[in-house]
Amino acid sequence: MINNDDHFKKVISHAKEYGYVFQSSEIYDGLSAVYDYAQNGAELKKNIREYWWKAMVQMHDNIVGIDAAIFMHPTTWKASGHVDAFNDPLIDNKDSKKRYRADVLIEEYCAKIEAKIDKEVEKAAKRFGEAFDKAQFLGTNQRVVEYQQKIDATLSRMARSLEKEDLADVKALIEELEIADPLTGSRNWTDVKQFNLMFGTKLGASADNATDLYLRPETAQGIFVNFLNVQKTGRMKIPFGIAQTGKAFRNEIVARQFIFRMREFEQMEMQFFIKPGTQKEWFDYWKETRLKWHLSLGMGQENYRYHDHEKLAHYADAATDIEFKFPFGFKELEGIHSRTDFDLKQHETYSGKKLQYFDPELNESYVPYVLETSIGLDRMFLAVFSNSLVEEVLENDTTRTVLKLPAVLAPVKAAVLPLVKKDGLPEIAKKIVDDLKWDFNVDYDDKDAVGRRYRRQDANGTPFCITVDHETLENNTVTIRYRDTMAQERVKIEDLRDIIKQEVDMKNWLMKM
RNA sequence: GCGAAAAUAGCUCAGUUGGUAGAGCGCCACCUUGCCAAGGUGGAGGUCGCGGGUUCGAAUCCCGUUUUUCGCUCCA
Repeated sequence: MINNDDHFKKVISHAKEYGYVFQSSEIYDGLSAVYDYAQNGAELKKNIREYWWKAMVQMHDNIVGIDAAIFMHPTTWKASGHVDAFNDPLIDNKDSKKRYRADVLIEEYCAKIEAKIDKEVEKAAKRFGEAFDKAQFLGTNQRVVEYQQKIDATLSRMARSLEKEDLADVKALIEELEIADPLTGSRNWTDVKQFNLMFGTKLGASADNATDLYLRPETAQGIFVNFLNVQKTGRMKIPFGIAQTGKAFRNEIVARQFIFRMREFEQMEMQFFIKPGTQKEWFDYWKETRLKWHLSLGMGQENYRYHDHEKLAHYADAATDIEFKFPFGFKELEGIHSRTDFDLKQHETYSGKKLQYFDPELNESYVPYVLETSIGLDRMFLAVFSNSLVEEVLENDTTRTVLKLPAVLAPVKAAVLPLVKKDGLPEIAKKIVDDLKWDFNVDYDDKDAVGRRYRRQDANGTPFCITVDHETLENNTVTIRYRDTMAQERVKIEDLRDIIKQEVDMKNWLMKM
């Protein structure tokens, strides 16, 4: 049995070698945690997206899909809480490996001086008794005045530096004040860093009148701000959902594990708007429904599990993850969150617009609650890809590398192979390709021995190989070979389309839900 | 972000105490064969991640840097 590390390495190199995933800008040494989908990867990713979209949008008459812009009005991110939650200057202690807020460290330092002042005041009060004038003492006592000046100078310098985003000076200040790690006393600090999760950019061609924009860190807000537009123009009645797939961007402190955590990634999510008070039943419904979707792909029930959140985000009243067994262990693949009315209420507050639904049954308006399902498309890709890559030991003791992708998702559905490169067989094979390509992605290959071509297609994840041989010349039949079993059967050329369709049609897979 | 390890051909890797680069697979052409990968001949492809330094001479030693993996940390 190969261990997980080895398997993960094989996944990464197989993804590259067979044209699924390349590192971005590789000729320039790559860009950290950014990857490109290659000729086969783009197809697989597209098929996963489509499989999700069909299940969510096409198969639910109360769910519609939108495609919101990546750029959004900057106030969106104030309303969502993304701006404030991620604007702290942070500093790490190299010895203790603890992370602190730099401004808090400096404030604590000043609080200590303040404590010294209080002590002086206390002593003086004891000494002077009833005649003690505190205000006069604070203004005249040499030591106390110096303490106070130090505090004022420190705090105003910190405020100035933070204002100018001069983080080097914040660090210099910490060093000059000889502030130590409160836990260990170490003064071995890293530079001060501003960790803002959002990527910023500018709208406007000239620098002076440009507006600061962010690349969206989640797609959800594009749905929330369009909630009323969709509800009204689509005449949607609660409960209803809005689905969307698209890119989001997060400036992760640590982005790693191949395409599992990237700085640019694609989400597939659906916000389901419901009557307040019904969130529990819908939470349970979507939890179950989404798992069924995953299981329909046949990648093994034992590879999935729920992980209920104990600590909830500020916007949620219930949350669970569907975790998948990746090569590096069980990790989050999809999140199902009961978001309450937090988002819509925030947008009401910040925009000054009502985001409410008039419920004809209750004869009243309310801000709907929201149930969110959110899955990372890239993670889904990695789940499918890593789970599909296997090395089989055959009876003759050779090993076979095969990418057992669910046929419905495979980039290439069939390869057509002439047994030999003569006797008119290539011409027949090419004719079959021309007929099938209206319905499926198909490949033609006539190089090397046919056994080798089978193996090549196995490693590429192609579920079917169609071989044209000399018998084809006599009776218009070919053999069709199944990737997973290596079994072959002889069929009529005219039946090929229906046979393949049966195996790769999304309908037949989605019906397993 | 901290710490550790690694980076040599498309892939997997070798390269001795420093003496200017190799294998297998893959790829391309031709020949041969013809149903479960590795027949023959020929060929393309690498300034050894990048930049400095030491040295007569660096893939090899030193420093820096980039990227990747692992551990810690973070993950609204």
